[in-house]
Amino acid sequence: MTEMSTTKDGQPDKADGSDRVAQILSEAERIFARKGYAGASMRDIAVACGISKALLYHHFANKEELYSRVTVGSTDELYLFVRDRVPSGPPSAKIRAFMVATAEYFRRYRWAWIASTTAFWNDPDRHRQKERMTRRDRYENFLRGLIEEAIEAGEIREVDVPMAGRLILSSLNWMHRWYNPNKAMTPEQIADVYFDLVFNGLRAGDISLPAPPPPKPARRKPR
Amino acid sequence: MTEMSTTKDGQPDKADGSDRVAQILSEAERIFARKGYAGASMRDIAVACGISKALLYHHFANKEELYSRVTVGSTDELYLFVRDRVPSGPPSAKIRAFMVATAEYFRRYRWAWIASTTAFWNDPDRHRQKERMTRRDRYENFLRGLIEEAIEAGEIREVDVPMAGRLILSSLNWMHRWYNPNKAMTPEQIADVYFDLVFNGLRAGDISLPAPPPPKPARRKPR
DNA sequence: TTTTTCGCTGACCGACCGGTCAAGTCCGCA
DNA sequence: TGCGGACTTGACCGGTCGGTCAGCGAAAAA
Repeated sequence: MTEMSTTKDGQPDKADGSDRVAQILSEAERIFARKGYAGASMRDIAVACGISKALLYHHFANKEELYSRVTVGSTDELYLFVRDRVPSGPPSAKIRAFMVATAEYFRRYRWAWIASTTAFWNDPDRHRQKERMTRRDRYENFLRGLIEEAIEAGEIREVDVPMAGRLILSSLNWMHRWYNPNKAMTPEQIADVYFDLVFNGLRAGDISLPAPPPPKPARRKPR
Repeated sequence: MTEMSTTKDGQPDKADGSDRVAQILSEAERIFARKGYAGASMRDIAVACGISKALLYHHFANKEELYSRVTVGSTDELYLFVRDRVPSGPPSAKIRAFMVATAEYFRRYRWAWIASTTAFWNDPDRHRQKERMTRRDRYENFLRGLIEEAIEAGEIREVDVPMAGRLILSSLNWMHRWYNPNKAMTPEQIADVYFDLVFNGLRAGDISLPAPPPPKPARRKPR
């Protein structure tokens, strides 16, 4: 992906340019993720790549374009990545697959993910921000469609769809703040736990496998 | 809000200093929240306050101290604020109160909240960051204690306590990314919806009556 | 009155920022 | 052998950054 110009013939002998671009994008992801847009300097990125700062401007017009290539690109890919991993089948299984696929994307493109999610407030360019939000909305609307599908199939209650979607996305979007790749749990496993918690709820006495006939007395005081 | 060039603001005496400090903190909150630590300049803050940049350094040693006063202070207050609003009673009601209280804190100290939550990665000072994490942990451990309490009381299933806590906190911590104060729902109502979703789960067929009724969200829209 | 205190300022500093440029190097091709 | 073009660089620019400082002016203290 992200192949650009330099050689139209596609011969692999001269792959220097695109390798550099890929290297720069890779380092830029990490640095933007850790320092944010304003905190990361082009010098930081150049030093991390082991190249001169001028070479950065040979491959990218300016700091903003480099930033956009990192953030907009990954936001765009996220939707396609997830969509292709949601199978046909029961709607609730689709929701679960949506969550696990998002977690897999997070695991595989972690720094770009973090740079993208952090980007929201810090981006000085309104136009790029709007473009990113549009792509983000497509991803979120896809989840809302799955939830509506599950409601119509009778698999989940008639909940507030946008709110249910936000709950699911919040859990996934916040993961990068506490996830430790050295710990045992993989992001996919984390997403699986979240799905169980959100789908089945915390409340006791209604494990999904057996039917729950005994009605429970009211706990909370009604108004 | 408080326009002042030469006192006369309730007291003709020496309220200048602390008023200035409060004003600076108020403006700094907003600017740090919107631009992040690196993106916000001391000049920005000085101009927003209508004072010279030098006066900023008269009241605060440097940028980092001003930043810490905003972020560490609000993180610290959050725990005390929430703790005082969790009543005695059924553990699940405590969890709900915890969530609503957090939402209330968010509504009342929105900019400081955003600055604090955004601060995580961007903070250059490791020591301050560690201090903030310690205070944050106290807040998170408080929630985990409530969850364990609810498990022992048999009100919720034997779930993974840290994960359940993370799910709840994720939903609240992500709220600032999409919350619009001009829209109908208050943060407290949002927290209430989240509690219902997390506590009762999405799954259909086992609605429990004591679910909290207060918010009346518009149901999903027709296709 | 004189002195002290203190909120407050404009001017200034060195460092670093994003970005530019002329020029050098290397390589495929004629 | 020469030519053209992509890759790469060090030096440099105007501007902004965080931070400093001598001193102003009015109120409090003497």
